[in-house]
Amino acid sequence: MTDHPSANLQISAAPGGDSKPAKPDEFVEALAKGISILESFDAANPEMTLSEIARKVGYSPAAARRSLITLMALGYVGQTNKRFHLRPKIMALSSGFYYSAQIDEVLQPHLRELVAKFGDASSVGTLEQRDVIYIAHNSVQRARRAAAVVGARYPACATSLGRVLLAGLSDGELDRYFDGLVIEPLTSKTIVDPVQLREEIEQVRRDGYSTTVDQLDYGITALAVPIRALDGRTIAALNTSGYSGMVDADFLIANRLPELRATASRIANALTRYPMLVSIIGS
Amino acid sequence: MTDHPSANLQISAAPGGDSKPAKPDEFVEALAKGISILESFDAANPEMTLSEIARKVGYSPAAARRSLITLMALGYVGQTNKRFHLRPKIMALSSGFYYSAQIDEVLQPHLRELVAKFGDASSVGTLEQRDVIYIAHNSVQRARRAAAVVGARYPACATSLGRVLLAGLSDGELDRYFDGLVIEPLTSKTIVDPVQLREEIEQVRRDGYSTTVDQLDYGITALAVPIRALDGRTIAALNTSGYSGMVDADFLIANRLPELRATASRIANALTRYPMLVSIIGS
DNA sequence: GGAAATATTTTCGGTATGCGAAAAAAGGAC
DNA sequence: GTCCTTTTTTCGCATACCGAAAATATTTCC
Repeated sequence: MTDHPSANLQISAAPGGDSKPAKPDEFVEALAKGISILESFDAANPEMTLSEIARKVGYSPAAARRSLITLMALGYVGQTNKRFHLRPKIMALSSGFYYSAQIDEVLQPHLRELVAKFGDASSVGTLEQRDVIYIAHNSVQRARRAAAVVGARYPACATSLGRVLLAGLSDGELDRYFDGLVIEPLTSKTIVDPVQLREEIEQVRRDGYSTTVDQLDYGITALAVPIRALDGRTIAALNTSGYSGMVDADFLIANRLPELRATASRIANALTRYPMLVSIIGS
Repeated sequence: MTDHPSANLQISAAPGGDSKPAKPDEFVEALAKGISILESFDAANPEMTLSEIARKVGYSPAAARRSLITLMALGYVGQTNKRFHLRPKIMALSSGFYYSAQIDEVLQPHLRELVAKFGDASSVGTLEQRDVIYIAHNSVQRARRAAAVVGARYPACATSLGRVLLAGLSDGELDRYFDGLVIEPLTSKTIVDPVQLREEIEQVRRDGYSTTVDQLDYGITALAVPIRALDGRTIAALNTSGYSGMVDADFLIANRLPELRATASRIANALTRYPMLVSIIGS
């Protein structure tokens, strides 16, 4: 129970064998535990019993219970009968980040523009460990399910945004990404072979864009390009996506790539006026 | 440092004098501390130094530092030079709530409809302690600054949503809300007198709607109505808002109230098909 | 530039605090 | 009714967290 899932991509060069995460020795276990319980709620498990939670996070029922009681007292978790669930207050945490970083003001206008021009959907995402996190999103009405909601988190390797972001890593960082990577397929088309993924990422580096078809889920086809800081570092990625069948990869490249790139560079340009946002988004 | 801001409106009938929050005796202090540090980041303080944070939350620098180190290891907090800030991963926590509760699917269509009809903006909010939390929002081309972003948290007394939600409390709960309440004005028009606020809320109870002008911030005029469960309990509130000058309270009441109420009842109706959402949103 | 003030990091010993095992109590299944 | 699972409580132990204070670094201001 002493190993933390935090992989700390950037910290510790960690040459080879000893792959222990080398946690900083001042570390509040109880805090990490409580947060990992918050993390354990997801789309697949919106409400769970105590024992389910304890099993999922790997703590004793007693410990899980203590954390849950605390989280309930704080208003982040609720309980109906024997099942626990997150409460709306959890969203207030993210709002602190959200508009402190002025994400909406800076990004939404550009996303709206893209969606107005091409329809479908457009998102901006950033890399967090091995996942891509969507920090802004815009889409046309098109209900069905909201595939990408702000704050959504998906394996980087299975999304166009993620592959562009991975392509933007240094070789060393990329090596660390692949170190011990196991990809579980989300669709039958998901690339699961690390070697193949690496080739794909090298290709993205050459092309400067990435397309994915049915990688994250069936029906999603997307095209992404990097958003680069002045120094060339990839700090985020921008995509446009539609439903497979309505669009395909070649269509996106032919019709949307130039405008997507132009928008990415406009965003990059706008970001120079928000240095804090850059430092927050970039690791 | 032993009193927690959690007021626990629902727990403990607490007849009179003894107003100690009566925290459950199993309570993980370290977890609460760490989370209160996450909470300390807001629009006014997007990045802070260690000592600023320690002062703001009232812990020793050493303790604050331990929590921050932990939160950094977990990826929720970052640091540039001497200043700490939230990282995008914080949004992933809320996404667990957000689409686990299927909020988008259920609420957005109705909000879109309202915005399509009236323009301006429309939101759904719920009560959390003394604050209203925006759980869904839709607006036309985001003018000026993004006033209400999902997850935003404002004093209930200063918003139309909040007053409707307060009006939906039982007398006992309302008493507890007012107990020790101090309202700090956000504009020169903000109601700060508890007696006056209570009268206003009584009026909202009679009317079944609430209007606010320049209460939360200059330029915001809003009209809100309750969303009621089958048993009559107010579980959320729905509003429509525009810029003062473009619209005024009477205009909203005359032109939008009927449709707003109709939408509220359509939402209430839709919610019956999502019992979990009701139990999550309702306290 | 140097001195004073402030902020950050580290150390350290004590104790409150969180820990898990195990027992007790409460539900559920059949 | 009995068995099995889950939840809650108890309890003694170990340690993880604590704050004060010293040591170091950084900033401020003259």
